[in-house]
Amino acid sequence: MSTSPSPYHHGALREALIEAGLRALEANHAEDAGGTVSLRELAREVGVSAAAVYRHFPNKGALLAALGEAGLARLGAAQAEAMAATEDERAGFAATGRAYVRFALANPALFRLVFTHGETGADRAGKSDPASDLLKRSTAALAGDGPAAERLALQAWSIVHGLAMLMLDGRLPADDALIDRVIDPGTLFPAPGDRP
Amino acid sequence: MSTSPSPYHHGALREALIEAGLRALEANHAEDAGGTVSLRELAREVGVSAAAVYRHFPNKGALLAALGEAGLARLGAAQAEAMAATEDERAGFAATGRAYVRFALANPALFRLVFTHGETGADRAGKSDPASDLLKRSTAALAGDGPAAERLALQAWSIVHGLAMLMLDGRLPADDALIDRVIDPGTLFPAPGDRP
DNA sequence: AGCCGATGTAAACAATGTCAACATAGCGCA
DNA sequence: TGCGCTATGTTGACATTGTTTACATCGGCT
Repeated sequence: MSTSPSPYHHGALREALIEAGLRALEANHAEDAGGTVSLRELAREVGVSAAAVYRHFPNKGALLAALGEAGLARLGAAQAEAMAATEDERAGFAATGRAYVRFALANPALFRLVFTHGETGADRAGKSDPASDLLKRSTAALAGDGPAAERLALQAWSIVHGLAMLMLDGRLPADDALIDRVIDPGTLFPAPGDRP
Repeated sequence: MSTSPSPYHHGALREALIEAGLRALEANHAEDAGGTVSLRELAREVGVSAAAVYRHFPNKGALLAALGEAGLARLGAAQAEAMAATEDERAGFAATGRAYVRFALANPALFRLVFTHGETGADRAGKSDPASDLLKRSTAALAGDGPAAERLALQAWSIVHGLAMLMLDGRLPADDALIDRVIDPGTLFPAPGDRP
């Protein structure tokens, strides 16, 4: 049942390719360089010719973009899970930040793909991903929806993304304690009473 | 004088390759994808066979690492220049941060190379680059050399690097005003009197 | 002069993304 | 029922890339 004998027409090539792609990216556990994945190898994995891929994606970039989309969903899920495990909004804010970095460290190749091959700027106008939504909700809960909240969101995203990237690139040690030290709730959003 | 007729031995292939590489990376002004550079193309540019490159670099990665090294030097120079144009240490701190992001936007491919193909972690233990030195000096001048200063340095680097990356990847508009809004001296290092 | 190491070349290999021409299966319609 | 159309595959080719191996050439040293 799981593997049909010789289906000339695969039936669900698109989904199979994405699954294989995600699997390959996980296996990319920082071992070799590159960090990307070969179109031909994915086709081989699925048991299909390389050209067949072009019936479902206009080019390799589109395939990678689809993988990136899936990765973004997973990132958002990881953050939501971290958020749900906290009590107040303030702790949740920091928790989603830590989840962001930890996700990057746990899925380096996928995380890179999300940002390297995402729909850029204008293409994604209007579309909302779970990760961005969570950020917006968090900052709104903490600082309203004025320009101050917007700035908080930008700074939080930047600091978390920068930390993740620097760790992935080996410029900073991928240390869990380091994450906690950088992602300090008191810095970007001082508690009422932190600096009396 | 500038171009010898037929020098079987080039004489300064290594330097020529790096120059050509930097030039190619500048030409990579976000036009096409990839962001990297072809070893064969560089050899062609310099007027030499592809295999000749291997007399000076063990592999393509080493060439890219050399280009990254050069890029890091330029980044440090840009930051130092920005710092020199300011009065007090506090303004200088923010200025180097802005210079970091502006450099990334002005040299996207080179900036990426610096961090993608740099000597990772332990390999560069002890070695000091101008950019990191400047950061350490700045934070020391502002917050001494205790753990607080160290955390300030980590946060500052993260926020600036993250902002640069998000802009390069098209997740945030590469807007100069946005840079100024995110890199706010009052956030990471509140002035004495900001929150009395 | 003559040799030798440093530096270059040419040819080949495997792998990749992509395209064009052809094959097959299954569905709708006579 | 049978026919053809369209969606989906396949094969084979092409240009390009990184890399290696065997050979060529120059320049400095004894």
